[in-house]
Amino acid sequence: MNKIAPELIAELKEKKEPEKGLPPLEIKGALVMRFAPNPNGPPTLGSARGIVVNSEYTKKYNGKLIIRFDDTDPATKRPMLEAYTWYLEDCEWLGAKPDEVVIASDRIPEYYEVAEELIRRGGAYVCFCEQEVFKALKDEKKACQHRNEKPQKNLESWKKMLEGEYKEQEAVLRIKTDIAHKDPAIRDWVAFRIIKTPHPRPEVGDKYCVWPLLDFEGAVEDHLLGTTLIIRGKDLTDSETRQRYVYKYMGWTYPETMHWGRVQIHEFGKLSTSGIKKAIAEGQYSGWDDPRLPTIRAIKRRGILPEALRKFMLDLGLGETDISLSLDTLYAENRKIIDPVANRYFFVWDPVELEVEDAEPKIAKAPIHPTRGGLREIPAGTTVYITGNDAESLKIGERLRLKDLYNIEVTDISPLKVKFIGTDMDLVKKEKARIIHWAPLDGLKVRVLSPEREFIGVGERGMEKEVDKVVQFERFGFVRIDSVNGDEVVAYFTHK
RNA sequence: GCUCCGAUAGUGUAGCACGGCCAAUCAUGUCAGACUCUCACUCUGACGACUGGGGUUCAAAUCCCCAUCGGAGCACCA
Repeated sequence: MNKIAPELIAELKEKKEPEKGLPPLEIKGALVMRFAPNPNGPPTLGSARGIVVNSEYTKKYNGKLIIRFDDTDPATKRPMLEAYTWYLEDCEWLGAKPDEVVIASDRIPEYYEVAEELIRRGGAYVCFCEQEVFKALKDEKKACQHRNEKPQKNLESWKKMLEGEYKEQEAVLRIKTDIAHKDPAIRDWVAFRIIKTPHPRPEVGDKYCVWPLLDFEGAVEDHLLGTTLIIRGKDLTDSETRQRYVYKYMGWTYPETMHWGRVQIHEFGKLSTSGIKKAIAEGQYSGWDDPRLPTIRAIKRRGILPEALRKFMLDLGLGETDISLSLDTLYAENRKIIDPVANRYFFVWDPVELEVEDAEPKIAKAPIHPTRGGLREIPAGTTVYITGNDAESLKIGERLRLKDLYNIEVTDISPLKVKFIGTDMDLVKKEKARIIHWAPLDGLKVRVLSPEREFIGVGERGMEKEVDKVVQFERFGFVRIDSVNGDEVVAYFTHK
C-alpha cells in the first residue's frame, strides 16, 4: 500500500490529525501571542499548558511568541530571581523558545505614561478612600467623592503618589468604569497602588513606589506588544471587561481572547507556589525539583520527555470546563517514546541474599533491549540478590528461573534455601515457571527516588554509563539515571 | 448576596456555530486472552457516556426554557 499509493496514506493520516489537539484558529492578520507568568516560583505543570498551547499556535500559524514576566508585585507575590531563568530554560526544554522576552518591571515608565493620559482624558482618578469604605459604596453602586475630581487635580495627586508623598494604602489610581455596572467585579477597579517594598530585581530595586496591578499592566502590555490573541485561564475572564475600558479611553483595539478552565492533577492535589515555597524552606521537600512536586523541573528530572508533555497538554484541547486529571495519560505518552530506546537493567530493591546450592559461577547474557538486540553480560557468583517481595513469595518446592541465568528450586523457606536445577528454558515453557530478576553481589548501590518512597538496593553494572538517560529496571519501571558517585547510583523513578 | 461561565464513559477529548450520516470519536484506564527469558512493549477482544425535566421539530448530544451540580470574579494577588 505504501508503495502503490503513498499519497493515499498521507491523506488518511491528514484526515485523522485535525481531530485531536487544539481547535483551528481563524486568523485575520499576523498572530502575536504571549505567555505571561509571574516568576514567583518555577514553572509548574499548570504553566506548561500555557507555554505549550501558545507555542503550538504560534508555530502552526507562523506567529510570534512572547514571554512576558508579570512581576509587578514586589510584596505579596514577590518574584524570585532564579525563576526568570528557570522559565526561559523550561520553555526552551518544552520546545517553546520565545521570540521576545519582556519584563514588566522594566517598563513601569510606559505604564505611568498611559496612566497620565488616562487621567487627562478623565478615565482614571486618584482615590483616597479606605478599602472598606470604597467597597461599601461600590456595593451600593455609589460613587465616592474622589470620582468627580477634575483631571487637573487628579494629575497633581498622581504626581504626589509617584513622588512618594503618600503612604501605602493611602491612595490608589482607579479606572473609571460604570459605577452601577451590573457586575460588581467591574466597577471602578484599581490600576495602581503604592508599595514601598523594593523590587527583588537589582535593576529595579526601590526605583518605584507606585506599581500597576495585573489588569492594568496586562492591558497596556498587550497593546504595546501588539498581541492579537490572548489565551488564559477563565479566572481572568472578567479582566477583559475591565481592560476594555482602558482600551476604549485610549482608542486601542482589544485582542481576541480564549479561556480554559482550571486544571487539577490527582497526584498533586492543590499545591500553591507559595505553599511549596514554604514547605521547601521547612525541609519537607528537597528543592523545587523534588520528585513529589508538580514543577517542570521535577518532571524533567524524573525523565518525562518534553514531547510527551507537549502532547499531553495539547490533547486537553481548550475547554472552559474545569478538569481533574491523572498523570497516567502523560506516563502512557512518555512510555511510547521511551520504551523503544530505553536500555534494560536489573535492579533489586529491598535486597535479600540468595545462596544457590550446587551452582557454578556463570556470566549471564541478557538482551540490552528486547527487540533492538545487543547483549549485556552480568557475572553471577553462586550467591545473588533477589528482591525482598520475591523472596517472601517463594514456597517450598517451587521451581523458578532467575532471568537469563539458570533455574532453581526452593528447598526451604526459613531460612531460605534454594538449589540449582539446570539451565533449560523448558522449565519456563513447559512448567510455566515464574521468572524473577536478580543482581550480582558486587553490583552497584542504587537509590531510586519516587514520589511515593525511596527504594534502596543493588543494580547490575553498566547503568552507570547511562547518566541523564532513561532506562528500564526490569520488573520495576522506567527511571532516569540522575547521578553516579563511585559505586553509587541515584535514579529518579519515571513511571511503570 | 451580585455577576459571568460550564456540564459527553473512571479520566481527558471529538461531535454542538449550519438538528438527521451519532445504537456517539480518539486516547487513557480496567478486565480477559495472545506474544514475550520483565509485572514493560506489541496485538486481539470486552467494559464504559450525551446531568435531569419540559418545549420546538417528521427528527435533538446538537436549538429554547427550567432545575440540579460544578467553577470563576466581586482584592491596594497574579
